[in-house]
Amino acid sequence: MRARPTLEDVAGLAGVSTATVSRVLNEPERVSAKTRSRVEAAVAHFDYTPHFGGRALASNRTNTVGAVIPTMENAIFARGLQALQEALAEDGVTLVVATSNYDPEREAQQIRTLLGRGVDGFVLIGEARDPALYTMLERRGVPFVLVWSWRPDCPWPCVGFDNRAAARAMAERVFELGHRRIAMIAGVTRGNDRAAARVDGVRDALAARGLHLDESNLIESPYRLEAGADAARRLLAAAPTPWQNRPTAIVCGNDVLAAGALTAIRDLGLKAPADVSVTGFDDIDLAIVLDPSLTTVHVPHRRMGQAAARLLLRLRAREDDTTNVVFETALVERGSLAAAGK
Amino acid sequence: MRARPTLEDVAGLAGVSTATVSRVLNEPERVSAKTRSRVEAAVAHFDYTPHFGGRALASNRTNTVGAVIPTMENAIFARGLQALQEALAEDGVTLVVATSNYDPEREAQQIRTLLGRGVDGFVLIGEARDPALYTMLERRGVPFVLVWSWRPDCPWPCVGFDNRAAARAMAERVFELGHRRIAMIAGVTRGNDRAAARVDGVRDALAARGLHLDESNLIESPYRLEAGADAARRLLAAAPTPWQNRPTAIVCGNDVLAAGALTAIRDLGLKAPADVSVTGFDDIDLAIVLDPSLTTVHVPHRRMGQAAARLLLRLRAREDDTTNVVFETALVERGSLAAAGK
DNA sequence: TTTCAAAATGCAAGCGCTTAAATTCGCGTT
DNA sequence: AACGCGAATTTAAGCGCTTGCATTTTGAAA
Repeated sequence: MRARPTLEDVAGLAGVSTATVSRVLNEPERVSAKTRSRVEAAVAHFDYTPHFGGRALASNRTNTVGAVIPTMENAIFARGLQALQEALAEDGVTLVVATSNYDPEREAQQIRTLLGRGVDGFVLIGEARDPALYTMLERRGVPFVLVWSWRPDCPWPCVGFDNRAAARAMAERVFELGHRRIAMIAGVTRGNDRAAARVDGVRDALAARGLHLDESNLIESPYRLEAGADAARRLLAAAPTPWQNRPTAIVCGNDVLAAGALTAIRDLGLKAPADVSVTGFDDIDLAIVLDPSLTTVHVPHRRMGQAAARLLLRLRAREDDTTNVVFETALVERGSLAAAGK
Repeated sequence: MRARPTLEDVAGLAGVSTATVSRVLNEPERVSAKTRSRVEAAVAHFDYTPHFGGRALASNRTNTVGAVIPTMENAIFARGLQALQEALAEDGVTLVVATSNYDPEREAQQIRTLLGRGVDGFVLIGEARDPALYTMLERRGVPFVLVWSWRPDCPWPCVGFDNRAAARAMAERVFELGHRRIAMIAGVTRGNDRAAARVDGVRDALAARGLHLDESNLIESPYRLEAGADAARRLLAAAPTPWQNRPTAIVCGNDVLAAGALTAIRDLGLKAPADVSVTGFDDIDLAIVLDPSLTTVHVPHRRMGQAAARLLLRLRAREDDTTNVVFETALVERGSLAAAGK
């Protein structure tokens, strides 16, 4: 019975010691060309792959980093992870992904699970989490980078963008187009600093112009289509006609909510943007296939993923020029936002 | 400086041997209640987590399964993986995901990488791959399950649905609604049995009715929005008016292509479904927010992921009742498909 | 040819855990 | 009180690999 071949098998066939084989695998330049090719032939002969556990035990490194994201079902994370993974793979690092479903407790637990699996690096989404988690990571000496959010003076290594400023800019533009009755469908803000920052940004813009986002005009809902549609229905049902103060614009916490809102508007027999304007956030593919296409905030998800990978690799290598990375966002105007009708 | 605590530290504090601590961790019922609680206290004291490498080396299991999917950016895989991961987690198994970008060579390489990382199980998408890969997996004794495709007499453990039959049913329905000039935008069929099966299914249906899907009416394109839009433009540009034999229906290989096609149709100033009907495949969220909403084939992605997890867990446990699982698909009629105008 | 760094390789001690096999313990019987 | 037996625990041998140090080889200079 063919057991899995070991270093020793390879060494035997090549007529060298296991140390040499190990070196061929890890620091080939330290082995003479002649020996190296002999060893490589033996490796090929056995179709040998090193045993992960043995390697991890002896070197105390796994070349694995863990990412804990809210959910894979949101295109933005899928896209960011894809880029992250590709960039890490170039350095021989494997990515392990776990999901928290937007639940802080579950996130903490996933981090512990991954620690148990020996990951030697983390990518985490956003900043809001139990301080104890941060101290644990630091005590263990496991490097990590926070992605997707950024604010001035963030004390941790992070790669992201200013959610608050971007949301503010969007709300300002909506105001500029003449809208005064502005509602918002936000993501769930508990344990989600990005969602909270987006609400704050909209509030900033409105407050600076003497408007207030009161309770009846702000609904938090999970990032799902039906939830967005529900929220829009509630907003519009509360004041079904323009003269009853129906909102003329709905600012949404992300594109998925906005897509849901557009569907609801259509189902109610209203027209966007003629009756109600809608804006999103993220600029996922979805945005351009909607009808009307969606005015939204473009976020460079792929580049963020790549930058996160680079920063994490530097941290692992204990390099010092590990400054945070902040990305610019861009307001993309499409059909779903128009000037307010009188 | 606090080094990572080891079994020995815990054993020392609890006043037992490392073997006992190991048992408390792995088979608690074999340890007396008294000792067990003492050990558990020591574990808590040190905040001890077992070293993954040590464990993997000694037990030769990693409790990790690997999945190699084409891309995370396709919602169907994201959704299936999410379910897969949740189901595996219940049994303490971690999922590692790698992507191939629809490239068979890259897939093979990713499989080897994961093998190197000691995964003790695989989830692979579809059936089309180098036979050598299958023999390698079998030789190594690593269980695997194929997901997303199913056909009668598939020789490997698989969990999926009959892509060909589903596509056939869709084409039949299109025909039944009076369409005779039917075009198809398919996914890239090289190395993708699902995409190929969908083309075959459409061919089956048309051939049985005396129609033929000739070259000018079949375009293969990557599963991306713009690619779908491009393809639709080409199909419609070739015969821009009804009396020039413009297709009255475009059957698409998946929903993303269909969404792209709808966008192109809109941009060309045509109306779907009045001028051209469009159908998709997968029934992702996107389908219902499109305008017109998309007639498509519903595939139970989440349930497939769960079923794959269950089957793989059984295979790992060397259980024998490991029969394949086939799911039914359902044709979902929405606005994008209508009777052919005369 | 001899000499001697530098380069290449080998030796061997672990890394932290699991698990047969051996030993000790606890306790009901006789 | 001695015995016997199953249950609980310990002993100790690895699992496959890396790596500091020791040893050997190489090849250029003398």
